[in-house]
Amino acid sequence: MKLSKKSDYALRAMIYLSMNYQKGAVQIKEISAKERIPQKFLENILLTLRKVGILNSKMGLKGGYALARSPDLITLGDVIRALDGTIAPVDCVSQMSYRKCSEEITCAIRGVMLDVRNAVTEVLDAMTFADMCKRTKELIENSALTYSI
Amino acid sequence: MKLSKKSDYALRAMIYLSMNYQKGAVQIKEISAKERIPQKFLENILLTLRKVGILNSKMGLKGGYALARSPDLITLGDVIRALDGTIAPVDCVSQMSYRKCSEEITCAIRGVMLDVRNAVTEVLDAMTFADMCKRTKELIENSALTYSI
DNA sequence: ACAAACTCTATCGTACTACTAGACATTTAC
DNA sequence: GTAAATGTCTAGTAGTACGATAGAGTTTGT
Repeated sequence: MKLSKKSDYALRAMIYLSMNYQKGAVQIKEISAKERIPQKFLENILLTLRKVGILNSKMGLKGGYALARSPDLITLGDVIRALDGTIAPVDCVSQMSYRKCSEEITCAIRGVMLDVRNAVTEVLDAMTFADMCKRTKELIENSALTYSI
Repeated sequence: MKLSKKSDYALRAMIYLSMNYQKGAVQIKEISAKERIPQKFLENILLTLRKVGILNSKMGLKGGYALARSPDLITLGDVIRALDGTIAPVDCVSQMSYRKCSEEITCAIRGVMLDVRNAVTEVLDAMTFADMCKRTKELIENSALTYSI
């Protein structure tokens, strides 16, 4: 039931990009330094997010990454699914990678896991990066610390 | 976000033991055969559940395992925590294995993951093995198949 | 005594996770 | 048009966790 480091980093990077949404392309190096994420690892993550259409990139000098759409149109669920593949606790209740389990008809566990998946996705698919920005800003104000996720 | 095979097997074994609650000790061999769980693997699982007080065991001839208390007093959460150690998606929101994350004060991700953990535990801690028995029996009646999870 | 059961420790192979290396392609600035 | 700064891509690697197994020990009923 654990969030992978990959998804964790992805969420942090996405929040960073959301906080800088109007500033145009942001370089990997900057995100990597500010969020303390291994740069090469982050490259792969951002590349994945670009391939699924969550990010846009610009190559060459002055290049970088930016959100492909407004932060209020991207949810945490979108990002986690892109990286971890699925959110469901067992494949037989997964939308992403559904696989019939052998005794589906009489499997009471399936029913509960369906409830779990729905509970989780309700949280993650309702939470946008616009929300995350708002929360982050509130946290900064309340703690009076400089911004560093 | 995946339920481990270990927990999956544990849940199946626990349902089996719950369905046979009044029959006294049930042998590993029987559970292993009926639920198609590798016997040696199941041994470890049941041993763990005994150590945390969910199961009682009886050694020697005519020995076996039985629930340590009534099925309506054991939840799925109890079992999953015993085996997977924690339910929380990140350690900084875990009751079981809490670890402060470096930027706790300004970490908006933490807030969401707390919501996720609460959503999951609400489902798993509310669901008892008495409920699971009821559900299983309903599923059997509706499908008119012999009982095999 | 002996067989049938649980107990315990150790191990093993595989897959996955977290991360790194390095060559390549593209763009801007001069 | 060349150099420098960026993203792109394909491999790879070390460590760890997961799923499963082995085997020797302990307890109990008959």
